[in-house]
Amino acid sequence: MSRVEKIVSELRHQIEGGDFAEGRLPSEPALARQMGVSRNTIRQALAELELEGILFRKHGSGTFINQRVLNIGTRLEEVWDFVEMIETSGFSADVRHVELSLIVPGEAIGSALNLGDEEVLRTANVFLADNVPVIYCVDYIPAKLVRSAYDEEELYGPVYTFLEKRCHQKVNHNLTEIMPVVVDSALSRYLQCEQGIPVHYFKETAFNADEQPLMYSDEYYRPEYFSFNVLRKMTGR
Amino acid sequence: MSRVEKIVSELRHQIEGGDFAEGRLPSEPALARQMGVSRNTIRQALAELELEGILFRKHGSGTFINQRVLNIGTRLEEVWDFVEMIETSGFSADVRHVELSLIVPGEAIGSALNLGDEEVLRTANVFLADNVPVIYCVDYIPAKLVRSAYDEEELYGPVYTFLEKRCHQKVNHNLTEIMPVVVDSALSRYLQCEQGIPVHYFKETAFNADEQPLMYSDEYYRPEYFSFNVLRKMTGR
DNA sequence: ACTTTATAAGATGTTAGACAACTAGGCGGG
DNA sequence: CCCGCCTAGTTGTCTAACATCTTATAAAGT
Repeated sequence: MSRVEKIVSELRHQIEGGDFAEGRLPSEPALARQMGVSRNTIRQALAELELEGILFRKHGSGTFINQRVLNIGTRLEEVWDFVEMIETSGFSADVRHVELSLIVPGEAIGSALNLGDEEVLRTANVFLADNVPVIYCVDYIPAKLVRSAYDEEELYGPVYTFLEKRCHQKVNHNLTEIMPVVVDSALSRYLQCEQGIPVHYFKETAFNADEQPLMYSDEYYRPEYFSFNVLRKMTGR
Repeated sequence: MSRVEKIVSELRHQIEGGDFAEGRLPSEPALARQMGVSRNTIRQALAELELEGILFRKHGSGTFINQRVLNIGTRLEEVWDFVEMIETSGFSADVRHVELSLIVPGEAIGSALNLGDEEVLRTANVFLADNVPVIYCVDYIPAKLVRSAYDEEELYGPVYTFLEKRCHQKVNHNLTEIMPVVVDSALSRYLQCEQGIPVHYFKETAFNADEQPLMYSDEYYRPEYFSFNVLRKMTGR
């Protein structure tokens, strides 16, 4: 973890924790002195948080907190752990395992994972909020990535820990395509809701830092339980 | 436009234009020399593009292009002009004006725009791809923002130019909530499609650089015509 | 001949200090 | 009372150097 990342993390924590209640950050030289790094490092961290949207800088004036962006609940750009997300939304979280199998992927999933006809691990889970099914998720992991024996239960919970522990792979980022769909008969069995209602459908591919695909996922969310927000920036095209 | 922003824009243009076909950028000192700025400025620009996802840096090794992210079509994190978006997707674009009125906003829209019972301009448009309705969009602009007389036709097209020309306001970013919905009877009239099919529904608020809300929009997209993608990074929390 | 260990070159990460450009508030002249 | 100048404070940029890491090459050892 680089020094800039540490500063970013610490500043974010302080901002979310309610320091700088005046809505303004100390000057860059002051921050540099306080945190024991150079002003350059502070500046890079501030630039990152500015792109993230939680603060903005005015030349000659100062660095200020964007309270509105800070108060957003679930930001689409940073949603990761289902259980954490459910609990953040104010519910008790639970997982029900549905299926685990070893299959040969179809064309779409195979190409997303850069596979030919190599096998993939398919694991399906339902996540519950206050005992109501709200997320149905199917993960596909290339079998060749698995480097040590594992217990089936390890695939019931967060897949990221499985990838780290059993595949020695760390997820760096996801590429997600977002679509609206209506619940069909198959999905209604998992989510236990009537057919025809709209749900979020995410097609997601996870990568490590070297751009190698690690996992493909199909995810379905009940929209009544989550609100996904995105900060969209005006790029200078 | 700051010097860093200029470099970001130029580098992005070069990358998308296919320079650096080897998949690797020149070293930071070389770039600094070529573009006539200091290495610090180059580094801030590279950091920004790295957060954007189109390149990544390896300590001690170099700066590389992320071809996969580069090839994404429509990124949700960026604000798009509807016409441009339709044409980028390979269709001919057209606009059909639906309605223009001056109303007192309801509670939800009023609070989104920081208004009491002040009036808003309501303009509704349908955007067509190859003569098929694919986007239905309703914009709400606070009437007090309008600073000069305008022709009704100016509200038929891109609202951003209207905001700049008649309100002297520049949109800096949007805050968008994304939901799946099904087409009801009212929406089916505008989008000319059968009821019950799923569509994207975006609730969007536009802001200027000073965090003042400029516009609220309700937007509906036919998902068959657009694919919205998000790059989600693993932040070190 | 092969493996292992040093070495060096080149890249990104960080530091330090200085100056430039801009903002906002205070002060004085009109 | 208003207007413009001035100044202190803040962010933006530049320069030069050192730190840390990666990679390839060469040397040393087996």
